[in-house]
Amino acid sequence: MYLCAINSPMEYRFQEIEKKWQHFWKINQTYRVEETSTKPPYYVLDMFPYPSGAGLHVGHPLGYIASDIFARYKKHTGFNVLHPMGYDSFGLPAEQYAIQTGQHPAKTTQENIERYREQLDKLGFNYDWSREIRTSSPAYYKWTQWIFIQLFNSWYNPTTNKAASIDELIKEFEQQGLSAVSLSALHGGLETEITPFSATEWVAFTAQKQQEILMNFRLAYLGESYVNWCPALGTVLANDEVVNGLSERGGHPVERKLLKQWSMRITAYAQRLLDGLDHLDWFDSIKETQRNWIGRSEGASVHFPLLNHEGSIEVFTTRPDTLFGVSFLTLAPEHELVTQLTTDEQSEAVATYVSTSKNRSERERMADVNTISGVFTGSYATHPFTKEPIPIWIGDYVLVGYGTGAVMAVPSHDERDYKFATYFSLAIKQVIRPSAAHDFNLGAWTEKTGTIINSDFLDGLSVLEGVQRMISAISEHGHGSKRINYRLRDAVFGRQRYWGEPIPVYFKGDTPYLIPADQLPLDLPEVDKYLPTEDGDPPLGRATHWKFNEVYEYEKSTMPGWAGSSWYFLRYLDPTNDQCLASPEKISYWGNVDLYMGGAEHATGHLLYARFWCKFLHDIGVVPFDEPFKKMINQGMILGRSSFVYRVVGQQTFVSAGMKDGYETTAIHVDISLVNNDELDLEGFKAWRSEYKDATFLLEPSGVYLCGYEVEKMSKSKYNVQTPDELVDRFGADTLRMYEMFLGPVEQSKPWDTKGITGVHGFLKKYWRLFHLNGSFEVNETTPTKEHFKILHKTIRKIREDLDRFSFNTGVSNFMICVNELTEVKGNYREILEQLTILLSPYAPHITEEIWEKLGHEPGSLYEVTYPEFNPDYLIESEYEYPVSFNGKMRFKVTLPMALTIEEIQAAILSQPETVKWIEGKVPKKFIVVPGKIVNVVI
RNA sequence: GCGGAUGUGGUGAAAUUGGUAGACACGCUAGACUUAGGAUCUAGUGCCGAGAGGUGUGUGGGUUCGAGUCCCUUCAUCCGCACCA
Repeated sequence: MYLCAINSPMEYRFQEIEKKWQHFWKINQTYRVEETSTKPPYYVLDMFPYPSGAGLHVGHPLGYIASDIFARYKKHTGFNVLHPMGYDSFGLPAEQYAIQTGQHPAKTTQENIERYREQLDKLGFNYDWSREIRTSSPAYYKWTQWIFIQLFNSWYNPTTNKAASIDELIKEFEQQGLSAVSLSALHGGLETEITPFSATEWVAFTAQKQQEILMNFRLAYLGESYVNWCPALGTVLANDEVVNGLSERGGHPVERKLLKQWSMRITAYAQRLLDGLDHLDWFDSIKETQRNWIGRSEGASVHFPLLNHEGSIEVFTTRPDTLFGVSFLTLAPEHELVTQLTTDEQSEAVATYVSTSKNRSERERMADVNTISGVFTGSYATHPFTKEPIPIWIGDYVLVGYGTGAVMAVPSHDERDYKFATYFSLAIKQVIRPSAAHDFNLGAWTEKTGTIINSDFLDGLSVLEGVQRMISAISEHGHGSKRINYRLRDAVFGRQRYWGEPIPVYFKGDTPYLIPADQLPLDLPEVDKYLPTEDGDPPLGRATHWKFNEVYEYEKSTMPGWAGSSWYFLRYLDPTNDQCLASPEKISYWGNVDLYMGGAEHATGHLLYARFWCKFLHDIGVVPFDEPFKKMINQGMILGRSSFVYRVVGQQTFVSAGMKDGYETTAIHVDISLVNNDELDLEGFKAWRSEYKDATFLLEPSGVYLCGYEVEKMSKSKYNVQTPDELVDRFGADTLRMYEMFLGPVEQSKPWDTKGITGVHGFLKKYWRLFHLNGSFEVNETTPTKEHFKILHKTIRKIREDLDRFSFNTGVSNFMICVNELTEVKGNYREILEQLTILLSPYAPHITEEIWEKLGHEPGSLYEVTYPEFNPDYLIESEYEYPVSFNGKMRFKVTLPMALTIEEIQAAILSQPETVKWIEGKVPKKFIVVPGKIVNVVI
């Protein structure tokens, strides 16, 4: 008597079904991919996850589900689809955890990966797990190190505009010395330190000197760059980790420090990285972000000779037309000439200012636009044309890493210079007559329109003419030259950390040498602790008996997180090859990634570095393409809903959210598993942490404790992580897959909310019931009616269109409409339901496999079956229901034959009694008929 | 300050090229069935209005027979950033 629903075949037993098919796919290797297929290849890639201790949360699968659906769709439409997965398994959190607990990061990483795998397996993805990669495995990072070696052994040849062997450059030095052309290949960094030399001079240099010179050309090089250094932690911090000059963790002082470390000369590729964007099928917003990041600007470099000193200050300006309006120069506090130029009277002020600036993070200096600060050096430069003395100031709004670290200030035509000049009462000299009304007492005229005045030979020219004329003038007189500047900086590559790829370098004295490629990988050594050494070396300094040939010190820093992720898409093509990073045959078979799915937060970091390495590997002949990802879809972030309790300051008393006014409280994140509909489980809370075991509560009048909430990023530290596991247990993977898609457009960010999941689950149950009559599985083998075909083909068209434009949310809706309609018309025809099952299989692979088998097909064959084709014949209509509008407002509908001419439609509309009512006895001024669409009567 | 987005019911959202605004769901209301239901089914549900009807896509304008969609203006919110000279 209780059996009615529970054991009936009508029941959709998703747990059983999903377990069955996941097992089937595994043992039959259903998703294994080979290169032997005659079908065209299609490569779908997900951004691989960092396996964190919190496990996979509901945000991860959003992109994976979308790419899985698309990959399955491509498979059904005749492609040999590669859809691999792996782990970005080097990284800071594992190391932090290791520092706290002493556990080896490899161990916790392994545990996390196992958890991730278990969670991924439950969602029914079509990954070919035989191709799994991990960036932290020696077999993988051997090739990351190999790429480093290639970069070290390469320079960027400006003539051929591609990377080439450093041997070629050495040969050139031996034959011709260093030409000015080669020098111009360097867009930033160290070019001021090199002077051209002859072949004879080159040959006479010591080996060490030669290596130093070559270091200025290598694409992986040891150079000096500024970092946020925290002496107390003995480590470098990201801008994010520095708050008001103190480290976020521990609150220790942080200073800007020049550190000699490994960098990547990505700047050499600036123009190609910019140009390459034009041909990529990416979201415009991401491309625009990259363009801004690369930041190409055209202008001139101008030398201002120093007064009473040797040498000159070089500035970069995009407005050479305003050169006659210069009233002072500003140097970055870190500029190398600061010490030399500071006069005795100013030395104290300058020293104070420089040290203050040093403690401000770059982020802070950027964000703070309202505070104007600076100091006069006491020295002057000479204007290259007027020969007037120009005071030299220091200001931390000038950044040492951009341009030359010095600017020529033209207060009348630059807002920042204007504020600086006003604040310090410096001269403001107008050199452009604005093209519109403008009050120079209120601010600068920064538009690039107007007529140049007070500028000698530029007078009367337009801004654009002035720019050109001045560039020629400074070149003619030797004051400088035209210059293209990029704000892109070289990428710092060394990290003072343990859990990363060792850099395959050893030192003889100060000179770095590569470890021979045939001795790779250079394994990450064991250490007793994961902290820096007492004398300030990175953790690898703790490794014992770790020397090259037992003599030479290895490089002790490791590679950054982005190293392994900059080329991983290639390794999936040939994941076990130990002769090369991937065989040329496999690389050319698959080509670059056809569809890349991942978060937009990687817009500038990962995506820029991966493009850079791809172009480099292209230059040296490893890959035939020079962009890694042809098309990209960026999924939005799924945000968590954090819950808070409010502790009265200094007490163990917690006030309910509705009562907290009147108390001074601290908001504390509380684990969302202890909260139900904002109501806190009081006993659970006390048991959660020993520190809360004696907590007392001030409750709402209703007797409950209500938590506050906030929508923010999901993170372990916010205790707001929703894992998919619980939902899979309650509703099944197919429901979760479709629900995540149903939430909204995949690219949109949204807070996680499970309210609607029952609707999707109900849909799958309804679909399941379509195949069951009178309590058993049964389909109608006769020919369906026209009406059924119409429902099916309408759906086929919509589902295909939705898939082609990555509109997965409307796809789910269209399946719901189809199942609702088929339920309504009844008939459960095999011919219709079989097609619907194929159509649905990318979204809900488990339930459809089960149905497919029950329909009598070979188990597992659904994955390869051809996707239904749309046949427009089923949708041809003889009639159309016209919406009739009056002055653009829809009033009523009339069903008319499709075959009518415009005149006939007009006549038919006019004869409607409703029409008479709406035209109110007037004569229509206009009668618009769009056949098959609308009718609009203008009265 | 710069750059990128987003504003549509109580909620998530739909509306592919300008052509019936709110599909599909959640929620809610009423009802049926049931010992019960996180089950199923039926009807309703943008707002105002008894109704006729009016009104409605952040604001204000414009183009158009017709605007959520195109143009201008303005407000709000979110995200990113390296004040880019």
